[in-house]
Amino acid sequence: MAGRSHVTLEDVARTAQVSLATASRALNGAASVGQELRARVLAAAEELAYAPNVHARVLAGSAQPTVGVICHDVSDPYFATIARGVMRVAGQNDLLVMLASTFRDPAKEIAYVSMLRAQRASAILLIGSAFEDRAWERALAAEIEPYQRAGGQVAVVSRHRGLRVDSVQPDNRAGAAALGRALLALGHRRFAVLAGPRDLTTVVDRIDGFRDALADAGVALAEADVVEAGFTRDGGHEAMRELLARKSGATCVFAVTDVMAIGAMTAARSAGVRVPDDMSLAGFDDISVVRDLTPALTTVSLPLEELGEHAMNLAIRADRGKRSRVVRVNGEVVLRASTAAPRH
Amino acid sequence: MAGRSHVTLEDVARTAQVSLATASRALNGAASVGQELRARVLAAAEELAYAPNVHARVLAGSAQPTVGVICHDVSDPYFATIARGVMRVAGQNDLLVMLASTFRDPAKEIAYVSMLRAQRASAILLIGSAFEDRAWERALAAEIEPYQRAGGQVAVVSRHRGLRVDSVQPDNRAGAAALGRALLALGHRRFAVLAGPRDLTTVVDRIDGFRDALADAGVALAEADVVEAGFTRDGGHEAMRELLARKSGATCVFAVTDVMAIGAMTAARSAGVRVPDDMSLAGFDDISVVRDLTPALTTVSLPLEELGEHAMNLAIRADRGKRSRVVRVNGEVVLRASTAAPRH
DNA sequence: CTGAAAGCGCTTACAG
DNA sequence: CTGAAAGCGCTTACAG
Repeated sequence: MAGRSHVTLEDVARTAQVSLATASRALNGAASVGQELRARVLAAAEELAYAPNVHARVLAGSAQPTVGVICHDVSDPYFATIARGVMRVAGQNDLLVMLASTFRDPAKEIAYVSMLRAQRASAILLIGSAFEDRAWERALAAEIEPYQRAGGQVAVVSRHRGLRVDSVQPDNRAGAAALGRALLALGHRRFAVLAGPRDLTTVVDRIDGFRDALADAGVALAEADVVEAGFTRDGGHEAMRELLARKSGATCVFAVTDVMAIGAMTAARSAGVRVPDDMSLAGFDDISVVRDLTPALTTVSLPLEELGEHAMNLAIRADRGKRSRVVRVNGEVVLRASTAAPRH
Repeated sequence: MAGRSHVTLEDVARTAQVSLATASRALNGAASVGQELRARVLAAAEELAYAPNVHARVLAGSAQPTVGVICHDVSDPYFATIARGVMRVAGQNDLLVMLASTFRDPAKEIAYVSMLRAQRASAILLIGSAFEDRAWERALAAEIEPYQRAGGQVAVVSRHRGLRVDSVQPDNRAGAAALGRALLALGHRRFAVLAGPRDLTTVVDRIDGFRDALADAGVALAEADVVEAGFTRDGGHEAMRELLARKSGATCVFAVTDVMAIGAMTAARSAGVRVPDDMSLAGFDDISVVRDLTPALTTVSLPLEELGEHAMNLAIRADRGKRSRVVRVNGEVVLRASTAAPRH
C-alpha cells in the first residue's frame, strides 16, 4: 500500500509504556500478561486505531488466515453457490477467502496458484472441471506439489487428474445415467445432448454416463446428436438453435448444465418449439433459479453449497496421511415440468 | 501456513552463487543485472520451484497486489455480476482479489474491513447498500478512516453516507421513477411494491422514486400497498403471497430487485395469477437471467459489470485530491412481456 | 554491475 | 509476569 505510515505495535507499546513483547502478548490474549498492563495496551491500541500488520505477523511465524479459491467465473450460479458454501465455513473459522476467476483461461489458473503460494495461503481450493491437457496438468502440478511439500493444503471440487489432492467429486457419470434412465422411462427414444467443450472432464463424464444409460436400453446416441458449444447460457442458446436447424428428430434434450439449459429453453421458445409439449428438456446441477423457469426444469440435483462446505472442511481438517481423501457426492434426479412423455 | 519450510531467496542465491541482492534484482527484472548472472538466478529459481514470500516482500516495501471486495452474498446474481466486472479489471492489473460475503451481518462487514486493513490491502471495495444505523456507520468509519489515512484506497458501489469515499452510484431514485412513469403510461393506476428491509438505502431510494413518480401523476401509493420481506428470491415469493392474501386490488407490482421479482413471479403462478394478464410485474437491476423467465421481466437495466469495473478503476487510479469522486450510473427502463396494459 | 547491511513489523524463545 | 534480542524473508539505499 502506497502512502503514509501505519500505526505500529511499537507506537502502541510506547503509548502504553510497556515493551514490544508485552504489547504483542496483550493483544494476542496471552494469559501471562497482568490485568493492569493489558488494560493499558488495549486502551492504547483502541486510541490509536491500531491494525496489526498481517505480513509482519505471518513472517514472524503466525499462521496465515487466508485461503484461496479458484473458479472459472464467480458470476456463474453454479460456482457462486459453491462459493457460498465455502465462504460460510471460512467465516465460521475466521478465515479470509481470496477468490479468483480464471474466465476459463488455463494459464490464469496456474498464475493464480502461484500467487496464492506466494501469499502463503494456508489452503487452496480449485473449483471446477479440469482441462484435458497434459502440458497444463504438468504445469499445474509443478505449482501444487511444492506448495503441498511446504505444508499447504489443497482440495478440489470435480476431478483433477494427475494431482494428489483431497477432492469432492460429484458423481457426474452416475447422475447423468440416472437421468437418462428416467427420461427413457418417460418413453423417449430419440435424444440429443447440448454439451460444453470436450476438454472439460465434467462435460465428458456427463455425456458418457448419459450415453451409457441409453445404450443399456438399446438406444443409440449418435455423435451427430451431440451439439457442442460454450459452457454458458449463451452456449446453450446457440446449441439449441443449431440442434433445431439440424432437424434431428430428438424428442428429448439433455443440456449438460442448467445454465446451458436455461439458454436452450429460451432458444426453443423463440423458435416456437414448446417445452415439454414438442420437446422435453433437462439440465444438470439444480441451481436455484431453475425452479422459477416456465416450465420448471428437470435436472440432476447436486447439493452445491455442501460441495463447497466439504471442500473447505477437507482443507481445514488437514490429514497428514499418505492418501488423498475423496468425498463422493451423488446427484438426484428431479423431474419437473420441462419433461413429459413424447407425443406420437 | 503450518508445516515444512519453503524455498527462500537465499536458497536461490546460494544455488546460483550470487548475493541475495542480485538474486532479488534478477527476479524483479532490474535492468542492472548482467545477462549471465540473471540467467543463473532464473534457472535456480525454476529448479527449486521458488515462490517469493509476499509477506516478506510487502514488509520490505513492495506494493501489496491485493484488493478486498466486501459484498452481501456472492451467490446473489446482482453481486456476482458486479464482482465479475471487478475481477476483470483486477485481473488486467495483476491484482489479486479477496472477496468476502457478509451475509448481511453489519458486524461482519466491519470485521472484514479490519482484516483487510491488517492485510494492508491496497484497496477496499464495499459493494451494496449501506445499513441505516448510526452506530454502525460510526464503527465502520472508525476502520475506514485510519485505513485511508495510511494510504488505503476505498470505493463503494451504492450509497454509503458518512464515509468520505469514492463511489459508484446507480441512480435508484430516478430509475424507479422512470419505471413508475412507464407503468403509468401503460394505463395502470393501482400499484403495489414488494420491498426489502427499509434499513437498506437502496430499498428506500427505489420506493421513494417510484412513489414520487406516481404522486406526480396524482396516483397514491398507500403504505398498505408496500409489502416488506427479505431481500432475496424467497423474500419476493413470500411478499407476493402476502400481497395476494391482502387482495390489494393492484394491477401492477414493482419488486425492488429482480431477484425478488423472480420469487414473486413463481408465487403468482402458484396462486393461479397470470402475469401479465391478471397482474403486471416489474423488477430492477436487469440481472441476466430475467430474459429467460416466462414472461421475460420488465425491469430497470443497470450495467452491472460496469459498476464493478468503475469501482475498481476508482480504487486503482487513486486521486489524491480532497473531494471524493462520484460516478453516477443511470438505469434504463426495459419493457418486456411481464407488463401490459391493465384489463378492464 | 554487484554485494554487505539495515530495516520493514511482528513473535517467541531465552533470561530474569 | 516482563523485557531485550534474534529472526522471519525480502528490498533497497549505500558503497565499491
